[in-house]
Amino acid sequence: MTAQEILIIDDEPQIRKLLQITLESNGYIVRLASTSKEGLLMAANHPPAMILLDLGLPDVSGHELLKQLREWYTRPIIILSVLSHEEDIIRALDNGANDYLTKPFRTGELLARIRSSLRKENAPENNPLIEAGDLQIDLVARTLKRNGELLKLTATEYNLIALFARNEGKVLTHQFILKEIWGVGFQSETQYLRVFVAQLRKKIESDPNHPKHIVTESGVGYRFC
Amino acid sequence: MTAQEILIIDDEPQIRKLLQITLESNGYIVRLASTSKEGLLMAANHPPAMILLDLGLPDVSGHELLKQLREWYTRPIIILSVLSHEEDIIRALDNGANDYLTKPFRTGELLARIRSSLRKENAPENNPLIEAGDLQIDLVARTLKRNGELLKLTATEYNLIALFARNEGKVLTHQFILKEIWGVGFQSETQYLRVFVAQLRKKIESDPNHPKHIVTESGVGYRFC
DNA sequence: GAACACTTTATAAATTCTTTATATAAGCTG
DNA sequence: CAGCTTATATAAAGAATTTATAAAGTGTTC
Repeated sequence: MTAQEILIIDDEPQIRKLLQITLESNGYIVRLASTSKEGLLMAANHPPAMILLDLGLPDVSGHELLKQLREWYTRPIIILSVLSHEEDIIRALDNGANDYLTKPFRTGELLARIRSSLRKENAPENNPLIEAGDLQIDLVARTLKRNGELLKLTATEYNLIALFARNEGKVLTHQFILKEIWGVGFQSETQYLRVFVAQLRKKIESDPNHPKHIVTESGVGYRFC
Repeated sequence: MTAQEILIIDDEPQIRKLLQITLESNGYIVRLASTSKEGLLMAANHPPAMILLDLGLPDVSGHELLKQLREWYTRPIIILSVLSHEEDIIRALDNGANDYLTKPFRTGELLARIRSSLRKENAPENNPLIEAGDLQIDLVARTLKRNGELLKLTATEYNLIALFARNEGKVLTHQFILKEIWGVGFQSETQYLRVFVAQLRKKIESDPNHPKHIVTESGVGYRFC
């Protein structure tokens, strides 16, 4: 198994150092950020396998940063905090944190919780792959394979197939799809959708004239199978 | 959302009682086991949505039970223990526990951790079905199945069967149906309705000449059964 | 400026809805 | 119950709408 990257967002230099030494000596690659802004940027530019986040940051509160991260970051986030207040734990977990450790923490426990969180991530039952017939969609890697072969999709094409895949079997109205992919204000641009559905079908259907995956529901929208 | 079952495996009666009261008052269905053997059997016979497991059980150690459970049980397991020893936490997490709480625990934190663990499990939620004999109507997915097989309906046909399904057993007048499906101003277009009822019957009735689902109430309207 | 992705236009094809025609069934009246 | 009237069922033609696809235009990136 290749080494995994962990991003640490903490403003206390001695904690950062301690974490870095502990984690690196256990085979992880460590990247460090000391402010919310810096942490968010590093996470966005090069998403790590998991994030250790301190709740008591100087610029933006850790709770706020957690919310922002969770808008797109799906891998584990473990919260670190000197606060042992119950409310903080609850709030962080409800906002999508995977786990919580109060400082000072025991390094053994820290490592165990990191292993546990990463294992879940890689466990087969948490597989981010959505399969539909000969198609496999990896929502994390943003890739689409057909019979194991990688298909080249544009950003919009991928967004569209991912939306379909997340709503398998459900009829999605034109308006809903347009709102989700292009945003509010595009709900009447049905032709955009027709063009992209045709392009997708050309790529994923064995017989684009008789589509099996993207079925049109005339007058309503489309359904993915 | 339907209530979720949580299996508690703990030998201390007062803890079992406390957990039961706390969880039931928060909308969960609680099932209790006081020994490893009993817990394993209950989990196997009717797998719960998650398991709360005490490490200090009398017959087999909680660690051993955790291992046995993890051979097949993939849903969340949260460990409870009076032992605050670091080694126990590490061992349990490494053996596949999802989370860990030391007694005495705060109920707010317990509930937050339960919600956090269950959230992932419940991501793809199943839709409520309206069933009528061999028909299943999924109002969310906008689909109609007959004996599990998807039927192809036009938008108006689907709107009509959905209206019927939402008013099962009730006689709907021509005027009411026309108003609901075509809108005000179409209340006198009874012929539209006849055409579409005939089309629907052709698709959903095993003998369209003697309809069982869409029954005509002569002079009044139709009734769906 | 070449490559690429998205937007827009044009047109053919497919599907669905409306209307007409006709057959069948049910109900009423003398 | 025959004969008349009204209500319903269904097929099929015609009209309207919706969809598919190619291709041209526009803008962006390297």
